[in-house]
Amino acid sequence: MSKHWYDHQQIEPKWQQIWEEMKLFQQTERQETGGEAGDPLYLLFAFAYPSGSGLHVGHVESKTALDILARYYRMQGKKVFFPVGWDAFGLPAENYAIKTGIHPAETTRQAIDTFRRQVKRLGISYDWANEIATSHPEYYRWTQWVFLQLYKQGLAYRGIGMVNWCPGCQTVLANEQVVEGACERCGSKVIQKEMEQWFFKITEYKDELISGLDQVDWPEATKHQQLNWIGKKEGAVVKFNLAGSNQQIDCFTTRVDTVFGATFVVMSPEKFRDMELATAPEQAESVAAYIEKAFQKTEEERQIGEKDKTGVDTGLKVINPVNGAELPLYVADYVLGSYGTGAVMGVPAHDLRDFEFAKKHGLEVIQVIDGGAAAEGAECFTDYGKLVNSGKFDGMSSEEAMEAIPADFEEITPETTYRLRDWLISRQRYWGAPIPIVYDPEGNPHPVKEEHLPWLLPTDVDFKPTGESPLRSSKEFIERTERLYGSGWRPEFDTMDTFVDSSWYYLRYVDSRNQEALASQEQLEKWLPVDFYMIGPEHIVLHLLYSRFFTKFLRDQGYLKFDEPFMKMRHQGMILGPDGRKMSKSKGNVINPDEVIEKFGADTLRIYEMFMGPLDADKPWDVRAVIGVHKFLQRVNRLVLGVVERVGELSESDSREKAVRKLHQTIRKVGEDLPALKFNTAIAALMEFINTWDDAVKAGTGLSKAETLLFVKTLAPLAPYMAEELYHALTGVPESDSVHLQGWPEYNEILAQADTIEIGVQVNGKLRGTVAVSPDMIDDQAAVLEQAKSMDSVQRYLSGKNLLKEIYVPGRIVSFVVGE
RNA sequence: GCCGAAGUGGCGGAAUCGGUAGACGCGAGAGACUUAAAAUCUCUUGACCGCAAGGUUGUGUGGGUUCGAGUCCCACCUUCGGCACCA
Repeated sequence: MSKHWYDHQQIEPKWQQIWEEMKLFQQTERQETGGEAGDPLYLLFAFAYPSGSGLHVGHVESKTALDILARYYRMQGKKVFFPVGWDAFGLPAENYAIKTGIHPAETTRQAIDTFRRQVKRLGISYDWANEIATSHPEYYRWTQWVFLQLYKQGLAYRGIGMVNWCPGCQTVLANEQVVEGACERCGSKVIQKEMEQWFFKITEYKDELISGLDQVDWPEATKHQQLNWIGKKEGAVVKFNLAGSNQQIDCFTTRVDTVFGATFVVMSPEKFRDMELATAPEQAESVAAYIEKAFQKTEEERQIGEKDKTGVDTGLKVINPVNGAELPLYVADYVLGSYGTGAVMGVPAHDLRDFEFAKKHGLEVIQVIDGGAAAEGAECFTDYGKLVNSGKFDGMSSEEAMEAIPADFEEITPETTYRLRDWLISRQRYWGAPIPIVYDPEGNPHPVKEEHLPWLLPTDVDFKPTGESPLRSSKEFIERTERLYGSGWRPEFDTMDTFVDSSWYYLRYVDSRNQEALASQEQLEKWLPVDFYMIGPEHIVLHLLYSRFFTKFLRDQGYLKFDEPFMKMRHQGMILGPDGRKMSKSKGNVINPDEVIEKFGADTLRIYEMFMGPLDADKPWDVRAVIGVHKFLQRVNRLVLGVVERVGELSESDSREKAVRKLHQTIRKVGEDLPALKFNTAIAALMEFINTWDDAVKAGTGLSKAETLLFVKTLAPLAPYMAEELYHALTGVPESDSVHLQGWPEYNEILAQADTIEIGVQVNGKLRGTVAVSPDMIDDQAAVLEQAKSMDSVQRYLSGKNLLKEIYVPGRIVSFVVGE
C-alpha cells in the first residue's frame, strides 16, 4: 500500500462525526441563529418506505443526485432546504407482524434506524432537524386534520366501493395480495364485494388537475400519463326513450356522427340494477341471473373473458331519437358501470366491440360512414369518413356531423366525460392513520373533534386476519370512543390509504414540530412550492395526482398561496442487477450498498452511481466499473497530496499551461452539468482533467496549491468526504471550517477557452482532413478556406475537379463540393 | 389494442439549434517494473482491406431532405414502461 493510499474506512467516519457535531447541514437551526443570505431553494426527495431490507442501491442514486444539487447550490450561495422523512405506514410491516407477532411500530422504528444510519454514512446532507415519519402521532394528527377539512367541505364522503374479498380468509385484500385472481395466502378465488367506504372527491378538481400541468416543468411523458389517467373526453350524450315508458337511457358517445347506425343499446349490469327497469316476466329470470353472475366475476375473470362479449336481451325496446328506430336493449358487462353514463349505443358498423357483440347476438349492422378506399372490404370501419344512410346529414364529414347532429336534436347534448374517479381511501388495515370519524348509535358519521386529535391508533390489536378491520379487536379504541362521545358510539375502524400520508408531507417538512398548525404561514410562504422534486417513475401517476389535489384543496381553504406543489420534477431510472434484470432477492442479483461502502467507500459508491449513465435511464450494475471509479479517486488523492508535499517552484511549460487550461474548462463544464443533472458527463470531465494534470506531473511540473484548491472545491459536491479531507490537507484550516461552506470556484474565461480549434474538412460529404484554427481567426472565412484547400489530403480530391461550392461554418466545419 | 420512452463498439455510455461519431470508464491485447503476483505505468483497441500511407464501411431496418443526418421527415422492426372492453 503506497503512502498516498486513501483510506476511506478511517476518513469517512471521521468527517461524518465532525459534520454531525457541527450540525453543518441543519439549515433550519442555522436560520434560527441568525440565518444567512441567499435565495431559498427547496429540494425534495420522494421519501422512502423504510423496508426491513435496508437501503437499496436505487435509493442511493436518487438521494445522491439530490445531495449533489444541494451541495452545489449551497456553494452557489443559495439557501437550501433539503429535508428527510419516512413513509412509515404500510402493508409490509403489518404482514410481518401477522407472521411474527412483532408490532409494526417496533419493526418500523428499527427499519428507520437502519435507513438513517445508512443515509448518514452515504454523506447525504439532509437537514435532520425536520425529520418526519408518517406513523408518528404528531404527523398523522395533521393527516387527520386534513381529512376533517375535506369532510367539512363535503369532499370526504361515504359511498359504496368495491373491494377484493377473499371468501376463505373472510377478509379484504389489497391488490398486491391478489395473485392471478386468487388470495396469496389461502389460494381461494378472490371476488369483488361492495362495501361502504370513505372517498375523497378528487373529481371536484379534475379540470384544474389538467390545466395546472401547464404551470410545471415536468417530463412531458409524466404529464401525458397524468392526462391519460384523468382521461378527459369530449363527446355527446344521446337520450334513448324507453318504449312504453317515460324513462330514458342516456348513452355517452365520442362518435355521435354514427348515431344513425345504432342497432341496439347496451347497459352495464350496475346501471341496469340501479335504474330498476321492469322487464317482462319471460326475460326477468335470465336478466337477473346474468346480472348476478356479472357481480360474482372477479377483475381477473372480466379481463380473461374480454373477448366473450356476453350479454342478455332484456326484451325492452328503446327509440333512437334521430330516426325513431326501435332498438333492442341489452345488458352486458363489456359496458362499464363506472365510465361515461354506464350505457352505450351499439353501432356495430363502426365500433369493434359493438361489432363483436352484434355478431355474437345476431344483431343488424348498418353502415353510416363511408371510409372510401380505406373501408373497402372492411367489416367494421372505425375511422372518420363521409356520412351515409344518415338522412339530411348524408355527405357531411364525421367532424362536421359531430357539430351538426347535437345542434339539431334536443335529445343529444354535447358532454365531456372523465376516466378519473373519486379516491377510495378506506383500508381495512391496521398500520395506517385511523380515519377520524365516530358513529352515533344510529350509525350516522360525525367528525372526531379537533381537540381529540391525534386520534390515536390503538395498540391492543390482534393482527391476525379475521374478516374485519383489525381495529375492531381493540377494546381501548371502543372504550375511548364511548368515553369521549357517549355510550353506543363506535369509531370508524378503517384506516387511511398511505397515499393520504404522502400527499402533504412536503408541507409538513417546512415546520415539522409545529403544534398549532400543519405548518406556519411564514414557513410555508418562505419555502413552497417545492423547487425541485426527484421521484421514482413508479409514483408518477397517483402520488402526484393526489398531492396536487391536496395542494389545490388547501389553497382553496386559504392555507396555501400557490396552485402546484412541485414546480420542477425529474425521475431517476432503475438500477438493474449485473445481469441486466431488475434486482430481486429471488434472482440473487441484489447489490448491497453497505458492502460497496465497506470495500470502496461512500464517495466511490456515489460517484460510481452518478457515472453509470443518465440519471433517468435504467442502467445495469457493473461490479468492475466500480473499481475504475475507486482508482480515479485514488489518483485524485495522490495528485493532491503530491501538491501538499511539493517543495520548490513549479516550472512553466506547455504541459503546465495545458493543465491550467483544462482546470478552468473543467470548472466551467462541471458548473454547467451539475444543475442540468448531467452528472455522468461532469464526472467524465473531472476524469479528463485528472489525466491532463497527471501528464503535467509526469512532465516535471503541475498545479499550484491555489489551483489545486479550485479543483478540490469542484469535486466537493460529488465526493464530499475526500474533498473535505484534501481541503484540510491543502489549507491546514481547523476542523470547524469546511470545504462545503466555500463558494463555488470561478473559472477564468480566457484560460477556459481552447487555444486552437480543430475543424474538419469535408469533400463531397466525406471527411478528408482537419485544420487547426486559432480562436482569433475563427471568423476569417477566406483564411480558413484557403488553409483547408492547401492541405495535401484535401488537394488530392480537389485537383482536376470543378469546385462547385465551398462552405465554412465558423468553428464547425469546412465543406467543399466538387464535380467533374 | 392504445399511450409513452428508447435502439450508437465486446460492455456502460458521449456527441442531438444537423457540422470531425465513439468523449470518459470498463473489458481485452501488447509491453515496462517485479523472483512472481498485486498495484502502478506506457501503447493499441468499431468492423473490413492494407507492410504502410491510406481506403471502404459504420449509430435497429428501408426510403427521403441536405454540401453534410446518430440528430430532421415518411414507413417499418424490436425492447422496455404505463393503461387496457373507457364507448
